[in-house]
Amino acid sequence: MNHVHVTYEGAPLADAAQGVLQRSGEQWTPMRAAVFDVLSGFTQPASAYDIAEAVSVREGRRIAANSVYRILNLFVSANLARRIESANAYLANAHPDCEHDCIFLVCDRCGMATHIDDDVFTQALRKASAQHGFTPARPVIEVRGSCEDCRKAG
Amino acid sequence: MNHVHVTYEGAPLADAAQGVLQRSGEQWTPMRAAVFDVLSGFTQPASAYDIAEAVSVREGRRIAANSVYRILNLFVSANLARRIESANAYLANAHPDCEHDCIFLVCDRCGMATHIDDDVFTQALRKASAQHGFTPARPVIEVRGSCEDCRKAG
DNA sequence: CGCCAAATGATATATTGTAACCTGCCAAGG
DNA sequence: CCTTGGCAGGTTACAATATATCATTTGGCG
Repeated sequence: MNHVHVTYEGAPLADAAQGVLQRSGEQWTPMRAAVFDVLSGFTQPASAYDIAEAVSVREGRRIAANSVYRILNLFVSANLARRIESANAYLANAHPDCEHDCIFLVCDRCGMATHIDDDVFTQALRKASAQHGFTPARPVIEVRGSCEDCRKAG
Repeated sequence: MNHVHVTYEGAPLADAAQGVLQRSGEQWTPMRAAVFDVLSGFTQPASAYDIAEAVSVREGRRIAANSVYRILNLFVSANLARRIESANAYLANAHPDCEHDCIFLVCDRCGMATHIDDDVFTQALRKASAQHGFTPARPVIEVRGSCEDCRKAG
């Protein structure tokens, strides 16, 4: 690894997220803070509707899914969250201040998603894409399979 | 490449698909043939609903989407077709008789998906997954970006 | 205050995907 | 011949995911 790689959790994560979002010229509103807090409280990828439900409970009023989608899209574009394409679900990014092509190991059984960084690997993928005349923007690398716990559990 | 890699097209592709499906113990029915034919006629990934519509036109009667889903799922599990997760769409597999972890280059602008094989790369990904205690079953590798034509077109 | 732009709300709808149950066909075996 | 059992596909309903549109609120700023 050629860079310091800080992983946040809890309030420091929210603070880091706020800083990143604001430096990108966007506002850190109460609604966005609530969505981020709920999202980072999930241990597994959560669907937009799951998040809308959890935010609704927390706020004590109905939050429509489309508001959540808007905010999730913003978060993804600002690197505060990631979308797991093969699960139609979202994860908070535990280190929003460094850009990475992420690799996710997604368990078909329990739904858990583990995040790996391997820049050598992802750079090779980008290079291979370029060799085919393709301009890579957003690599999606998700390995579906079984996590250790589920494999042991049979 | 350590194996002969035959790419089919048109009727030979359908023949190859039929052979693979039948050898896996499944039937090659008129409906399945129709879905495969329609699917392999698309140059871009097609949604299940696109396929249902095209099959309906061709058959002169309404074919419900869920029937198409069943057949597409069968095709994917038998390696006759691939699902592009980041596009919720399907592609015929031009070489159904060899198993691969596929890499797709998917253009955000025109929707075109180009298929790459790189076993060195995908084996490395499987190995890295295993090193994290994960048992890989189905790697999803899709690079979103711009194809050459769209990049040139601005 | 009055204005503007951004954020959010409300509502509707589109798209994608599954579930449950039924029918028709065909093959195996009495 | 007749039953039975399984599979493909049909029908209907519905769930889950995602977007479009327009209204309303909010907060900054002259």
